[in-house]
Amino acid sequence: MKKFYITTPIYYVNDIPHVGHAYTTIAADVMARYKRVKGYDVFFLTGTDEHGQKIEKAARSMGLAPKELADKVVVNFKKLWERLGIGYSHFIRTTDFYHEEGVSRIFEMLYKKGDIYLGEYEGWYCVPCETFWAESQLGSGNVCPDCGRPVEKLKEKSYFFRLSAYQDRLLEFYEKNPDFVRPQGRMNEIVSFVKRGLEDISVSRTTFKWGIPVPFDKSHVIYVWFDALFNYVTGIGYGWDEEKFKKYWPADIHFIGKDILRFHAIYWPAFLMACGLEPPRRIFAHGWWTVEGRKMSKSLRNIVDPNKLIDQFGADVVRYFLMREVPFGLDGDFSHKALVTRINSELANDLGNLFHRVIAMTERYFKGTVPPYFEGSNEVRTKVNETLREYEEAMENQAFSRALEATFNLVRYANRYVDTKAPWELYKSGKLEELGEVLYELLEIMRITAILCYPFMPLKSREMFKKLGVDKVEPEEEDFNWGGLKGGERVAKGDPLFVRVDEEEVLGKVLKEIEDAEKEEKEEMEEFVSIEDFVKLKLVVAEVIEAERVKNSSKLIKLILNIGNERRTVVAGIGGSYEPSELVGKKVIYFSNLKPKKIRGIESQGMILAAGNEERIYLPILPEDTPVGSPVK
RNA sequence: GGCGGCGUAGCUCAGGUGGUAGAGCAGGCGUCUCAUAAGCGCCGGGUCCGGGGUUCGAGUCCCUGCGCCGCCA
Repeated sequence: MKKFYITTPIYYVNDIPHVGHAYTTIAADVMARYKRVKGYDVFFLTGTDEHGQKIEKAARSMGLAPKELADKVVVNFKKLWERLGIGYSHFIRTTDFYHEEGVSRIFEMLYKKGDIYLGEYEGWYCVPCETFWAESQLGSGNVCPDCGRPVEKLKEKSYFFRLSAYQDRLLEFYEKNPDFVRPQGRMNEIVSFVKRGLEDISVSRTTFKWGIPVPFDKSHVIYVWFDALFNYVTGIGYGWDEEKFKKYWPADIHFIGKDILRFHAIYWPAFLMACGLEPPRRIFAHGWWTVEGRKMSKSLRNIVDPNKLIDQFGADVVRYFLMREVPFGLDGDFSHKALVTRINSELANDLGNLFHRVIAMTERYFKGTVPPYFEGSNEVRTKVNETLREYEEAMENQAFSRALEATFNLVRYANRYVDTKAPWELYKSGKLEELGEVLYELLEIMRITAILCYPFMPLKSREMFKKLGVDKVEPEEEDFNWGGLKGGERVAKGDPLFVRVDEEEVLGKVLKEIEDAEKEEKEEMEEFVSIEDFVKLKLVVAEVIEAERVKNSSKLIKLILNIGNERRTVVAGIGGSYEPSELVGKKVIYFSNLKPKKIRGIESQGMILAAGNEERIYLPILPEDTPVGSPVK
């Protein structure tokens, strides 16, 4: 039996699941279901990434052990996948024993082989954040981009993976497999990145504990990406079920977001080559969703929270919209107006109504049974075959929106066919044989439509089959053939497949939510700053050592400040209210990490705090015994 | 700054190897009655970003300018 192994990324458990997670996972489920229909032995792996510093920190702040936090969050993912009808084969957690064991052994093996070696990592380190930063990421004056505090250059022992040694092999591999990365544009990016040269990468950390320990050096934990990527092999038995592993590896496709492409398209195949394993066959990097034309933010995320969307529209509708609206691989916009249009005009009017009207006629003219088998007119058979060809071509290339386009083309064709054939006329004029043939053709088209819809809307697909009098949960390849309906099946119109939604109601609600969200965000940004923002301001007590008026200026005074371990020059606009002489010896509050600025040719290294307005400036002068250099908080 | 991509009807986009511009949505008009006020038909004269070139002939190839976007620095 042909096998097909597909994966999603494993999701980091410091976050609740959002549309981005849902999107990748739905796409993988669609692909998996399609391949199952096509007769493949499919393995579909998803899971969670549970190690790393961020989890450790988040857990600590909640007073939990990291594993406890992961245990809590993982439930959100599993529940959502269940609600969305995700039929994964296995859910891996990086804290699973077989995974930790496998990664640990791989690490040791590569160390013995020489692909991993102990080296020294040198970089800019922010002690409070426990994070290394690249020089280019630093704020001006070498401060941490996260917290704004000064960073220091630090050397740390680290294990490195000899990525540089794999540059040529990778390039050769890309050359031989030009479809390795999809979409094409991303492949080009990867190739040109690798061509510019690869450096060895650090694959261990010593600054935190929450991870898989380096087996022969317990002061290090294995870097999260090294840990995480190998889930794709440990999840199917590497190290614990060789038979299963051999059966499914290499992965036929990894679905990922474009942000993690480099890890998957460069590091991952290199890691695998080092292990003597085959690289995956394809990496598909999909795009991002904006919401109502705006860049995704925390509050916008709530508006498209998958659970909420399911409550509102149903799981299959959400699946359909995400797969239909945007070509897989491109960025797209989640607009509720577009959603409503797709629901009303495509799902309800075109598809739902087709089922309703044709089955109603079958009930009326044929007592609710499928007319006898008919081989179908050339026209109809041609249209069906054409649709199947387009659909399969699209599905094989993960062009989900195109596959649905082909499907709905067929649906529209069927609606047209109803009008041209006008079964009610045939009935009135007593052409019952032809009437039977037309209805059979239509019902058969609908049956095939139900199969085409299956990967995207498994539950709705089942309803469609039911209406046609077919008891089918999971279609098989032979179901694609004309003539699945034998004649005589009892059809049942039942409730409409999809109910139309009120556009104004939906949009009104969403607009209000967006308004609220924006207000909230604005308030957060303008009226409140977080304590994290405040601590970025480095305020210290300074003593004025010298003060003199800046030449040709009535207001500016140049001050030399003592802040304890060093002197700073500041130009202050307080000359209208203070004489230089009265300032010397005073203790003032100094804002030390303000970006330096040249004023009248003098570099002002920060500013001192003062109250007042144009008329009069009041300088907060601290008690004489305030220690110089002490922080102001 | 380097490399790559894109710029086609109001909107979203299709348009292998060059030969009289297409789909869906939105809008307008019309029409059937089986149906979820659904369906179906008709209506788009768009400098195919600008300029130059190759060619009998170019959204479709080449050069160049402008504007977006991606990756890298």
